[in-house]
Amino acid sequence: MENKKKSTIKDIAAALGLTPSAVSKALNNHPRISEKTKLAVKEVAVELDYQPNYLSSALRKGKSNLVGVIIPRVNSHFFSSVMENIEKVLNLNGYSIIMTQSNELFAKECQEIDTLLKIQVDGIIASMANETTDLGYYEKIKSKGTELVMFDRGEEELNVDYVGIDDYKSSHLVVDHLVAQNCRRIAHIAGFKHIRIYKERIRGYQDALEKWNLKTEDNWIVECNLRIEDGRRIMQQLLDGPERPDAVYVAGDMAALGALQVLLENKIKVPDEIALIGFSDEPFTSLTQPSISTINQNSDQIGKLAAEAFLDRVKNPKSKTINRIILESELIVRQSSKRV
Amino acid sequence: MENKKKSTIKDIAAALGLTPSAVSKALNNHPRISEKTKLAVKEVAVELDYQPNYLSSALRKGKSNLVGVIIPRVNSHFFSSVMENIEKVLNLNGYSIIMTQSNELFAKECQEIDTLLKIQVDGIIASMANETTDLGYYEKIKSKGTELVMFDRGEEELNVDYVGIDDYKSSHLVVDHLVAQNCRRIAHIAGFKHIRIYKERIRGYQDALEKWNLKTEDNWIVECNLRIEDGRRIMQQLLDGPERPDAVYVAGDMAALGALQVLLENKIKVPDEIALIGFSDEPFTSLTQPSISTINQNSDQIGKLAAEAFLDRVKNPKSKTINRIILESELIVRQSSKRV
DNA sequence: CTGAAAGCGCTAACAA
DNA sequence: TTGTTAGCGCTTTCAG
Repeated sequence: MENKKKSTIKDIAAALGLTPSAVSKALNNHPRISEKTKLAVKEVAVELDYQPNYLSSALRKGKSNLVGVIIPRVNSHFFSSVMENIEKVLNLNGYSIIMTQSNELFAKECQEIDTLLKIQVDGIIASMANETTDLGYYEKIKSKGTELVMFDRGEEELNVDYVGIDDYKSSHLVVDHLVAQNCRRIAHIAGFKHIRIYKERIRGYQDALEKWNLKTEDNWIVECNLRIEDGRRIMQQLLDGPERPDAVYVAGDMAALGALQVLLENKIKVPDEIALIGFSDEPFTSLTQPSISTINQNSDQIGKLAAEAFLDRVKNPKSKTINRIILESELIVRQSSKRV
Repeated sequence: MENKKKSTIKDIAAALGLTPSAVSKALNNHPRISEKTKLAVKEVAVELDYQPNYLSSALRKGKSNLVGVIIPRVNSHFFSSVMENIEKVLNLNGYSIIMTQSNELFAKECQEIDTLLKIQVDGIIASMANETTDLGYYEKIKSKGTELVMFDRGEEELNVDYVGIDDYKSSHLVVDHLVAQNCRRIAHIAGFKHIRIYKERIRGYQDALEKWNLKTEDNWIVECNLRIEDGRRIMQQLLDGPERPDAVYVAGDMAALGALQVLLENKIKVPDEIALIGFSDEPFTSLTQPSISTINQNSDQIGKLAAEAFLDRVKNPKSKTINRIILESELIVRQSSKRV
């Protein structure tokens, strides 16, 4: 039962007195094969428990029907939701996906890219690690002729299809709301400026403040890795500063959680003394006490559209137009910023 | 630059006036090739930017050097940590891993298994979905001759290598601690009994209660899916019951979080009125207010040992002995169960 | 130490 | 409508 040698199209051919090529065509529903033989072939195929050998057909066709997805962290609802939606769309189109995570590390990301290229995936859908500044590995993907689609964290210089939200505008949503809540001293716990989306969030924040004639102090913009501990550290820093903000806009929910913890530990009333807004709509933001206002990034759509962008590329390999799809984001107002 | 045709061993051979077979041997450090040619070959290889074609060598050797990992949910620190450790060990041994998630769904799990078998992975390392009761697909993996190692959620009937903790004993740790805190009416929000690990946790809980001569009421054991909403629902149910427990042992941290929310919403003092203990040591358990006591499952070790079990199987394909590795677990006492 | 030749399983021209 | 043939890129006997 264990080494029951796998059956091949050869076996099927032999059983029916056909040639392997005829069997191959029959199995692939080639139009120029009679229905009768197709049926016969398929019948014998199940009888012999035939499973097509993916490796050989991939080798022959020069196409693996595999797509690699690289996300920074799997342990984030945003990314795993994008992931799932990519998978859903691609599975329906005959692709299997290989999911990998960079853990926000440049070295890991490079390694994952190499592995995926080695496996000969037909394409890679990726969101960059926080650490990454050198885009060489992404250039490599393109130069190998492998399709590349980026989402959320992607750079314009790479000149590839991209799906994301309008980060600049999202910051306006946040600031406008905070101003409406009577906040005037708004700080920003930001992501690293070398990542485009974080740069955009900073720019949007600054422009929105100016729009309202509010002062923008440089030491109220602090860049970091946006992990819980970063949020904690910087929030404490802001509290210890010369002038306390009356609102903090955090570019990521994890860091927002850390900030909230520190605020509560310091017996500061949220939102009355200091209002708080995060980014990404991670599920836990609705569970904290108080719940955290945040930005919904439309992860379902992002995943779906990224997958479709890849499929388009495959269908029109010669197309030279680069698609940048920018979705609307949505401010979710919860307790942490609603001063009633 | 884009369709720079990939170079093959043939190209290297041509460049050096050798044959492809010699080049292949040189690249694989075959002992019967002179050091001189090896060096020359490798030099030309980098010059031509040669990348071995994984598909063809896999086809020829009948070995893909790919391992599939199936976990129920990626969005859980326990599983993603096991995942990462598997990856670490296997990468060092020349394997790439393909990670997939079942989302706790039987149908998705079956689909993932089919995909992995199609891709011809050399082995599968898996933890079962909550929904799964039919082990047929796992039998299929074995009958194809693909190696199978299970961890955490695995069944004994499958007769495969397994790595996990002692769930029975873990329940004793929990109950013993609660009793020491003067709890006497201990309820259990359990996982589904058809999954062995949850059955074991229930059995351990019951035996431990008996050991302390505490009553074990059947309606104080409630099976569920262990999601947040399940924890909420059942906790409310327990509060509304004829007799309130003074401690609740939850078989999963997500459900424990839900239970805690309901307790706080009902203004119940935790742990003084009702103590609470979860399972898995998810990071958020240390962040809640009060922090949640829980069981650490040693995810690093589990991942590492599961990967090594697979490597062992590959090295000794004929070995008939089944390894069941049972690790120690550890009770992490936090505020939710420490009555001082 | 290196070469010749066959073949992994499948597909795609081209022929018949 | 089916068969013939060649070959994807690599490995592996077996000869030299």
